[in-house]
Amino acid sequence: MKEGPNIARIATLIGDPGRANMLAALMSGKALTATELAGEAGVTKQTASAHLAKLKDGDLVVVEAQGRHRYFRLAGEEVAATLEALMGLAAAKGQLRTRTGPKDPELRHARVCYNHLAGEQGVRLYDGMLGHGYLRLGSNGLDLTQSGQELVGRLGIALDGNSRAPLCRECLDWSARRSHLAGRLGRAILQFTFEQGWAKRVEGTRIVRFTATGGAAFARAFKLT
Amino acid sequence: MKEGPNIARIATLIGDPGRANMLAALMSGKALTATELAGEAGVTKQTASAHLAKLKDGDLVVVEAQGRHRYFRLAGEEVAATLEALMGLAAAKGQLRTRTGPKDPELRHARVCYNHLAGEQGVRLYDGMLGHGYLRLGSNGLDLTQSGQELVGRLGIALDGNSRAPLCRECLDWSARRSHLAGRLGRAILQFTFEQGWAKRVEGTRIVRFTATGGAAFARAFKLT
DNA sequence: TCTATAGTTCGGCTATGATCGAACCATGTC
DNA sequence: GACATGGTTCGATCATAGCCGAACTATAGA
Repeated sequence: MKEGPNIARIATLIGDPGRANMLAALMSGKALTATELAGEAGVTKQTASAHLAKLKDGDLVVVEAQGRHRYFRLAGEEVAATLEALMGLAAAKGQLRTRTGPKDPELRHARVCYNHLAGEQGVRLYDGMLGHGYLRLGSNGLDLTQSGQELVGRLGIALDGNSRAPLCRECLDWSARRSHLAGRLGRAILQFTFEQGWAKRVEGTRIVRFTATGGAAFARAFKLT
Repeated sequence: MKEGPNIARIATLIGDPGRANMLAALMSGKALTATELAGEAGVTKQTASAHLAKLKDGDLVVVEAQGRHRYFRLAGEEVAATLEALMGLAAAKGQLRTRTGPKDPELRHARVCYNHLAGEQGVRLYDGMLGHGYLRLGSNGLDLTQSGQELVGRLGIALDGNSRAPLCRECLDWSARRSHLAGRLGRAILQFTFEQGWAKRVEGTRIVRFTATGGAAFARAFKLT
């Protein structure tokens, strides 16, 4: 009965509180240095170094050396999606880390998930784009339809040409328990939202805060109800 | 930066090899007794008992006492979905447990995921039903449309009335890296497939083996290409 | 070249948690 | 009631792995 992939190694990797905190911090999508991650995890640099070596060895993070800094980021969308799934389980049993302060509702409403928009707004975007036929679930996965491409072009959303990563991808949302849009398109839309000034990131958190007019403009652009 | 659910506890729970094996065994959807699970994990009854107590305390499994047996099963679709996500990560880095024997391709082709169909066939079903408009992603999640309800009725698929669980749900597939259909409908369709004699489970594994005529009949029934 | 900072390596301490032997409770069978 | 089997509890053992102090390497800047 032991067919299938070896999940214990990966889960053990995520299971250490220090490493889990680091991964949670990296869910912001920013690349962080080893010392910054040490601060997040509440451990010394030596300990953090050991943890990061293990995460790297387990292919959960990738590292990019820049001068005397080493920047760490999540290894990809799949890692982010798995972390979201784990958060969903933890949230389901009431294991929220911070007691329901003002942060929690805001996190549920709109937040960054690795590099795209999550939370209620992310789910709303995903549903709306499917409902209007901008996205379609075809036999090759999630597709951007003809009308979807027109929308992207009309709004002037810049898709980077790095075509290795899939254009569209779904990611399961821990707060709404529904899918939202990831992939290159998901990233581009979040980027676009910031550039338009519709929303800003709250410094030091994963919260995305829409302005009143920005929220309306966002909904209008994607025809969300 | 420590907002959000506490994932470390859950991941630690899954991270022990013994518990991971138990959970993997429970992905077959069958309810297993404590001694059976001890055998799966390769530990003694005492150890298994301790593990199962922790899994139960962490709400990953539920237990049902029947006479002097205690049957364990996964706590729900979310748990299964999370395990699939972890398997996806593990598979991505080539961490397959069994060396690519004959089992592995069959597992990828069609298998049981908790209580519904997964693997290439599961993904194919999901995509086809969306493509033909039997399913739709609406604002309340995945919906069975009018024509979908007609299809279900015409085929004579029995949906149990236990309406607590959602009718349709997506579950991310570790082998195909795509979504497949879970929820009450997903369970009913798998059940129906077995009842029609289109496929059988390979004893002691999660493999679902379609007969030649059964595979064709399955594709015809749901208009899969 | 000297200094400050980023990060790693090494060694030893410690604690958590997995493991099992043995005894114990509970349910069903004869 | 005696007995077998499923399962839990307790206690002791043992290994793994997290942790940090201290020493070390590497890059940047003056």
